[in-house]
This record gives sequence, C-alpha cells and structure tokens, in this order.
Amino acid sequence: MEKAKKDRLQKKGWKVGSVNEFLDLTPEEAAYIELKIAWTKYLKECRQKKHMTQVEAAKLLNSSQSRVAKMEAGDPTVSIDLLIRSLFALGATKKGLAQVIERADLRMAG
Amino acid sequence: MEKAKKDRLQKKGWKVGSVNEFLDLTPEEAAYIELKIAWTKYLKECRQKKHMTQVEAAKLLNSSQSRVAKMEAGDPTVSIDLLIRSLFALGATKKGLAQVIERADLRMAG
DNA sequence: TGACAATATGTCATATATGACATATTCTTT
DNA sequence: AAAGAATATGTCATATATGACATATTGTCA
Repeated sequence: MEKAKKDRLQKKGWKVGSVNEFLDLTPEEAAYIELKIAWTKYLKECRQKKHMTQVEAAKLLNSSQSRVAKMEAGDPTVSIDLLIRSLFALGATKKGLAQVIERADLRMAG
Repeated sequence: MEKAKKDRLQKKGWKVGSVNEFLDLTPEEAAYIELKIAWTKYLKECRQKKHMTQVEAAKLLNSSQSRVAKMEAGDPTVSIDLLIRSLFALGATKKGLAQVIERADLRMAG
C-alpha cells in the first residue's frame, strides 16, 4: 500500500490495532475499507445535493446527527449496511452506487 | 411489490415482524434487501467458480460452514459487510460487484 | 469579535452480527 | 437403497453496530 493511502486510512481512525497490523492488511481487507470510504463520500454528496443538514438527514434516516457525521467520516463503527440503506434513503441511484465501486481505488482485478 | 418477489423474500426469512409490515416496506428498505440477496447469489457463484465447498470457503474466510450457508441463503443475520469482505476474498472483481448492483431489480431511479 | 448554525468527537445502553457447535436435510455415487 | 459428502437449520456466548446524548470544534455572518 502506498504511503499516501496508508496515512489517509490511519487518519480516518482505521487503526486495526496497530500500525504494524495496518501494514499487514490483506488486499481484500484494504479493498473493503477503500470501498467503504468511497461510499461515505458518495453519501455526503447525496446529502449535500439535497441541501440537507446532518440534522435533517438524521431525521429522515431515523438516526442522529452524530451518527450521520460518523457515517460521513468513515467511522469504523459504521457498517456498510447502514451506508447503503442511508444512500437509498437519500436518493442514491443504482448507477451511482455502481460507479462508486468502479471508480474506487481497490487495487484489484476487474 | 409484486407477489412473486414478496413470496421470495418471505421464503428467505425476511419477515420484518409480520406479513403486514412486509407489505409496508419502503422502497428503500426493499431495495436494500434486493441488493443484499443479489450479492448472496454472486457470492455463491464466486465460490463455485473456484470449485470450493462451503467448508473450504469457511476456512478461507476464517468463518464456519454454517455461516457460509447463511450468507448464501440470504439469512437476515448476515451483514453486507460480511458479504463484501467474503466476496473480495473469493476473488470477486470490481466489475462483478458493480454489475450485481446494475442488474439488481431495485425498482429505483438510476 | 460575538453569536448562532453546522459538524465533529466521546461515551453508553441496547440491538444486531458473528463464529462455533450440534444436528438435520439434501445431494451423489455405487 | 445405503453411505458419505455437501449443504441447511437452530442455538448460543461474544463481538460489533446503533441511536442517543453531552460536549467540543468549526464555519458563517453581522
């Protein structure tokens, strides 16, 4: 993993226990995290496109402002399930979701 | 939601509490479930493409045969997170993941 | 600069997901 | 049809995710 990406992930709070463990992330684990972060960005885009505050989005999602903030920050306690459900509720499209995957820097085949 | 789809989801154990509640699924909730089921099918395809049994896949995934079975069955206790991580480990491609979304019957825009 | 809106961070009780195990069922092969 | 492999189902202790709340930080505008 290149340094820039590593720093970015660490900054996000994605310390899997230690920096060393972090360096040992398998390509699959790294891809999973990258994809998750890519979806968090898309989530923020969707909310902003609707001109909603986090408080308003939270109400729509039956959640709380703090959790919306964590979703958008890529907090490790946020599941992809929650991201996907929130994305749909915020008007994300199939095409948008798919493009996020295709454009994500997953370092994988395909 | 058309009857065929409803029956299919109910059969999968997706009773959200009652049949009535089920009929009241929002489009977003329905899309989430549909997408999840679509990924379970892709997971099974990936495993079979590798000529692996569920026991072998479980070992690769540091999981158990029963959980692999539940993943492929679309059990409600299986998260999308687990599905995605498992898919990557089983050699799924970005393109494959994206195509699953695009081809899923989500009844949404995009 | 002050004041208010928006977003971020930390914590917690509860809810949900997970691997593991036991057991049941289905599928193959003879 | 019998036997073994593969898959499915049920349950549980533990791990992780979630909404909520309090509080902190940042952004905006007068």
